[in-house]
Amino acid sequence: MPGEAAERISALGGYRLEEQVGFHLRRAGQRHAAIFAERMVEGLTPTQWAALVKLAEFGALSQNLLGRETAMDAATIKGVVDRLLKRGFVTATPDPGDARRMLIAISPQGLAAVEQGAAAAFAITAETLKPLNTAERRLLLDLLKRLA
Amino acid sequence: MPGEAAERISALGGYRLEEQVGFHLRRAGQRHAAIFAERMVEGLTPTQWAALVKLAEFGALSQNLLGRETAMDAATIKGVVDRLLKRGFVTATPDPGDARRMLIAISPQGLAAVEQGAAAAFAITAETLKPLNTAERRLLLDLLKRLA
DNA sequence: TATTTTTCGTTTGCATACAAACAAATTCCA
DNA sequence: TGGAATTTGTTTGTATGCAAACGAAAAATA
Repeated sequence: MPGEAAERISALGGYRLEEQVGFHLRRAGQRHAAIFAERMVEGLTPTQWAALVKLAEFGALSQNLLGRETAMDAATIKGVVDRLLKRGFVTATPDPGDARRMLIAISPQGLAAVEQGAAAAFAITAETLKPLNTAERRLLLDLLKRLA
Repeated sequence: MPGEAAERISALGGYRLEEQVGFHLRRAGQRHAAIFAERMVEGLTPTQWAALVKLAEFGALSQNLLGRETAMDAATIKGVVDRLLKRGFVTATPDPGDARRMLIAISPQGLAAVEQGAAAAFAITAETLKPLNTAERRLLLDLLKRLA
């Protein structure tokens, strides 16, 4: 059929994947994830790193609060914490004041990993932003903050 | 110990999660995914939608080429195509000219979904970008394109 | 042409990511 | 105070997302 291609394309109504912000958010995230995996110490993943950073900042947090601080829902932060526990980077103790809560704290090994990984973390951001100049980097960060 | 908190914080070397582009890429992606799931027709996911759009554009593609067009590696596009096959949105036929390849094509049901979903797809991008004005939207898209 | 390299699709394993449903504990408030 | 609403953590199910390893087929090249 001669009109088959035209039908397919008209079904799109002028929609082009390459002009959608969601597509490019995914692509940029992929590139960042690749850079992160290549450079971060101890094989720490972006979410594991985020959790350790927040624990280094606050000392100890309940599991769900840690999730909120790092933008992970309860089901996701549970997996992240479980893997950090298994590797000895964090500890979990029942909250004496609230029987529902588990207090998640960073361990000496976790703190050592943060110490060792901080330079890598800075480098990861720098390499991710390499295609942009200083003003553009600030601008992108600002736009992304306002998007979320 | 009085110096414990200072030790933890100095381990970060001034690193703040909220200033890292990777963190905000993830957050923005989360918000976009939520908007997408809420508005897209037929429960199509972002990657499923991307695959259907590219098939509507090209008619038929080999599975791996479809993956490259939609920024998915071979393992990922396989899962996406499998789920689209199961739902009847695409068909798979062996390539007569290359015994390695499977030709993935959009089905009439798939085309109908694209037709019905196009308006939703435009709305999803618009709602994602709602916090930004027109110039900022163009700018963000440009910066993201250059990042990937 | 024979060998090497590349491509294609597949499978396994690991790690997000979130919805939904759930029990237990706590807080809110009438 | 006592019931309702909320919070916390858990489990299950689905869907990315990629690394690594693999066999089969095709392409490149010596």
